[in-house]
Amino acid sequence: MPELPEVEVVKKSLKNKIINLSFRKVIINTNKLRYTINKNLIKTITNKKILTISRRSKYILINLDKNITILIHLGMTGKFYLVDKKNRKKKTSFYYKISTNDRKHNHVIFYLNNQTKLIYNDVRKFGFIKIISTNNLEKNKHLRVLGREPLSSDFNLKYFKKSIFNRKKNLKNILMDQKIVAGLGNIYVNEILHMSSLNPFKSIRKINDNDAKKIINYTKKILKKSIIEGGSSIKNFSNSDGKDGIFQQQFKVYGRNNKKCTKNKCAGIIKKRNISNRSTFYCIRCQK
DNA sequence: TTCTTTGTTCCGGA
DNA sequence: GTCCGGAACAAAGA
Repeated sequence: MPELPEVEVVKKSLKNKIINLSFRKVIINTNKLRYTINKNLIKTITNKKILTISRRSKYILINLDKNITILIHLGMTGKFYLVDKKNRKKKTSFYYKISTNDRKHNHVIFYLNNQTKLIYNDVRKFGFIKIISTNNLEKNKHLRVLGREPLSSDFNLKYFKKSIFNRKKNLKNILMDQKIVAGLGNIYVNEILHMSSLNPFKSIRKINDNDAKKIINYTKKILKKSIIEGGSSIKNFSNSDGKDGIFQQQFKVYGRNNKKCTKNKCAGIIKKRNISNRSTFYCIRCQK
């Protein structure tokens, strides 16, 4: 699922290829994504130039001239294809275990002025595309509630301690809370807690400075590593038939119910439990 | 038919 | 007023 690293990789790969181009034409095949796509989208962005692309949390922001920003969330299965003049497809996102007749999920097609197409494809339709004003991004209802970026130096021990002060949630729910740290989803939170040797059910009140430091450092480390791996896998991917199977992230705990912990000298058993209706995987031996 | 997946929102209770 | 966790919701595939 696209969490922060995947979104970052998508942003980077788009950045190289569509900056300074304009939208020549837009076709909307399905207007019901998470939110109904505003019909004015076509009129608003046609002939507008793409100035910059950035990421905030799991959102992609494509900034156009005339103070227009396209705000995109990939939901669970959103991805972009770039199709060049020769109809060669370049995927800019990750491969999900969904294969049948991918083309019917091409919901929005952006025609660019260099004869390439940018296709938004989303099997589950939980993503969205919105037009917002570049002027007051900080007032946008999606963006204004977000906590700090985990990879920024702003996400540090002082901020983390302040954020969790007097809170009662367990560790997992704290890290899932977008108001505290923005961009982590279920998979990476599982991985971070495993690397930190901390039990996801543990109350946030019971962690010490050392635990907090571990969480912060492993958060940064794991996200950075995934961005690098994702980046290299995307770079190597390009084919015409869109045949999938490029890249499957390898996780240390996520999805490994009843398997052995891979940590040195541990070999405990990984168990799957539910926390707030989310699958939670942790080693019953080394995560205390 | 039922279960699964995620982020977000809503709601009752503390 | 605020916090918390559980449930519901979206769509489609297994």
